[in-house]
Amino acid sequence: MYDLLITFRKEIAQLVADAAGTDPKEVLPTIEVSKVSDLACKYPFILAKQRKENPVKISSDICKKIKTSDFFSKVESAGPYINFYFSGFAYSKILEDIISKKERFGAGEQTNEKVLIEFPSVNPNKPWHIGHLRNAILGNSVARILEFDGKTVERMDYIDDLGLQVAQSLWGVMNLGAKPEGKFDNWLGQQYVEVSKKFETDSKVADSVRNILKKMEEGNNEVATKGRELAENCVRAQYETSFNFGIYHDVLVFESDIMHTIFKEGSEFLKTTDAVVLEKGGKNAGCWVVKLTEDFGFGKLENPDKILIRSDGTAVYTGKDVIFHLWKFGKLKNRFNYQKFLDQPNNTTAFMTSESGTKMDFANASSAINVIGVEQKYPQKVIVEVFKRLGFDKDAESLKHLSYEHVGLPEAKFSGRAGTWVGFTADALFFEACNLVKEKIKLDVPDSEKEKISQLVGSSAIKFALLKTSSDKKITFKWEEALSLEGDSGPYAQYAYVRTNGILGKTKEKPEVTIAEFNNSEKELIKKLAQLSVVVSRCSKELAPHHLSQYSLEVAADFSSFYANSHVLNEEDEKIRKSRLAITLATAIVLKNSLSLLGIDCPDRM
RNA sequence: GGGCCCGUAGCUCAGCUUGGAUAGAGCGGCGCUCUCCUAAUAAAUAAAAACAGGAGAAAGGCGUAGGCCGGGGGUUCAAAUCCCCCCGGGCCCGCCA
Repeated sequence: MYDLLITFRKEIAQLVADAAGTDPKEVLPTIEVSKVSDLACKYPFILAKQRKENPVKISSDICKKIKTSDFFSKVESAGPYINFYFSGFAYSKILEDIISKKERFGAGEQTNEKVLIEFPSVNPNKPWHIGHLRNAILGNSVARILEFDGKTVERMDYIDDLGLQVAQSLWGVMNLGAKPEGKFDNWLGQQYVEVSKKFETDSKVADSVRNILKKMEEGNNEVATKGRELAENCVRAQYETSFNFGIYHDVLVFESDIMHTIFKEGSEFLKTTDAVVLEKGGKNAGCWVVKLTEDFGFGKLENPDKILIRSDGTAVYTGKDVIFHLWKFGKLKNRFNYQKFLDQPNNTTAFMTSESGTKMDFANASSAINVIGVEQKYPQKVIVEVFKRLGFDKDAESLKHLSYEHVGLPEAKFSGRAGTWVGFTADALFFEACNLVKEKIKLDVPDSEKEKISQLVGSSAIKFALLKTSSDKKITFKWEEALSLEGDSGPYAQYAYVRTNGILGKTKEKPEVTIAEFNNSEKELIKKLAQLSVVVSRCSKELAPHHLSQYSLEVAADFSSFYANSHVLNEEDEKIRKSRLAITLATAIVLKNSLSLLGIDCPDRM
C-alpha cells in the first residue's frame, strides 16, 4: 500500500542524489527516522569511503546544493549527517492519510500467500496455565499481524488426543470415581495430577494406563471413543478460556485423525525417499532414521541418527509431525473429514477433523508457523531438515518455528503433572484481573457494562504483559506485574485511546487539518503516528509483536504529552481547534489499529 | 562432548536484523504540577487562604538522580550492535510427547 513515509524517503533520495550527482537508489537505504530531526540521511558516510574525503565536508557540500521541497521546511548539515525537517504541509498530509485510511492505515498490500499458524496445541486434559496463555496470545497476535500485512491466515490447533496424558486422565475418570464439578478442564487436570502420582509409583496403574493408550491408538473401540470424547470436552472448556481472551481458531486437527487418515500414506511415502533410511544393524536396527550431520545446525549430536519410525512400524512424535507437515503443505493425497466443533463468539465456526463429515479446504499452505516452546527447537529443526532432503526446499524455508520462552514462577516451573498450575490457571488470572479493574472503574454505568469494560481492560493487562517483551525472554510470573494498569501496560494504552474518544465524542465539530504550523508536541506525535506501517512490516517479518507493544506505548505517551501541552476543545482559534481534533482522531485510529494487532480491543470509555 | 537462547539503570525490559549523533522506556526513589462548581451559616462589600462535598480530560503531565551495555580480545574512521574467546543463567541432542 502506498505509504507516505516511503514517499518522503524517495523524495530525499532524489534530492540528495541530485545534489551529489549520484544514483537515488544508493541513497535510499541510508535514510532513517531520526531522534535529532525528522528524517536523517547518512549517505555522506558512504560517499566519504568511495571518494576518500571527509564526510562532514561532503554533508555540508550536499546541503548547499540541495533543492527545496514541499515536504521539508528545513534541510541542514549536522556533522556527517543531513537532517530533514518536515514542513507543515508534510505533517498535514500525514494526518489526512491516516484519517482517510482509517482501520486500514498501516496495513500491508494484499498478497495471495496463505499462512497456516498452529497454536497453542495444549494437551486436552488440563486447563490452560499462564505458559499456555503466552503461546495462545502470541499466536493470536502474530496471526492478526500477518493478516493486516496482507496474508491469508488460517488458525490451526493441534489436539493430541492420543497421548499418554489423555490416557492417564481417562484412567482417572474411569477409576478414581470422582464426579466432574466446576469447569471441566480444571477438574480433569486435577484427575491427571492424581493419576500421575499413582502412575509413577504403582506399576499396576501404569500397565492399566498403557493398555488404555494402546486401545486408543487402535481405534474402533469403546475406550477410543471415550478418549476422543474426553479430549473434545476438555478442549471445549479450554476454549471458554480462549474466548475470554478473544482468541479464535479455524480448525482443530486431532492426532487420532492424523493416525487414521494420513499416517499410512505419509510413512510409506517417507520410506520410498532417500531422506529416511532403514537401519540394518546397530542399536537402531529396524528403525527408519534421518542421518543428521554436523552441518544440520546442531553441531555434534550425541545421537546423530534421529529415529522417525520405530522398528515396530509406529512413529515417534517427530515422525508423526513430519507427516503432519507433509499434509500442511499439500504433499499428501488423503484428505480429512471435518465437522463443526463449535460456534465462536466472533461469529465464526471452528471446525475439527473427524472420522466422518465433509471435505473442506484447510491447509495447502504456502507457509506455516508453529508456535511452540523453545525446548522443541531440535525436533522442529528436524522437520525442516527432512523437508530439505525431500527436495521441498521452498516449503522448508517457509516453515517457521516461532519459539518462545517459558513463563515460570519465582520459585518453580509450571508443570501439568505436578499440579503447580493450580492457582495460576489462565482462568484465575483473568478473574483476578477483571476484579482489580472493576474496583478501579469510576464510571457511573450499569453493572453489565462495568463487567464488559473490566473484562476488556483486565484481559488487555494480561495480554500486554505477555506481549511486551521479546518471545525469547523468560518471564517470571508476578501478579502485580501481570496485572499492572500503569506504565508499560495495556490499560495505559487503552486509556490514551479512551481519552481521544472522549474528546471526539464531546464535540460535533468535524476534525479537519486547516493549519500549516504545528507545535513541538504536535510534531512529535504526528511523526510517531506516521510510523505504524514500518512497525507492522517489521513485526510481520520477524514474527515479533513486541515491537508493536513498544510502539503503542510510545504513541500513548506522545499523545498524553501533546494533550497536556495543547488543549483541544478549549482552544479558541477555530483552525487550530479543528486541526487538533484531526490529530486526536488520527491518534485514535493508530492506537486502535496497533492495539488490535496485539489482540487488544479498545473500550469507548473506562 | 556439542549446539541454541538470555546477560543493557536498584528491578522489569526496548534497542542488536541493516555498526553511526547524547544508549531509550516503565516500575521504584527524590521533587514539582490542575481547572471548575457548591447549599446553609457568617459577612457592609471585595479579595485571598484554609476546610468539606462534588465535577472534569489526573489510570495524566513535568523535572531529577541512577549505566565500565557480563568480562576480555579483534575488525572498523566508528561497536550495545559484527567476529573470536571466557564467565554466569536457562534449554536441547530418547525406539518419550
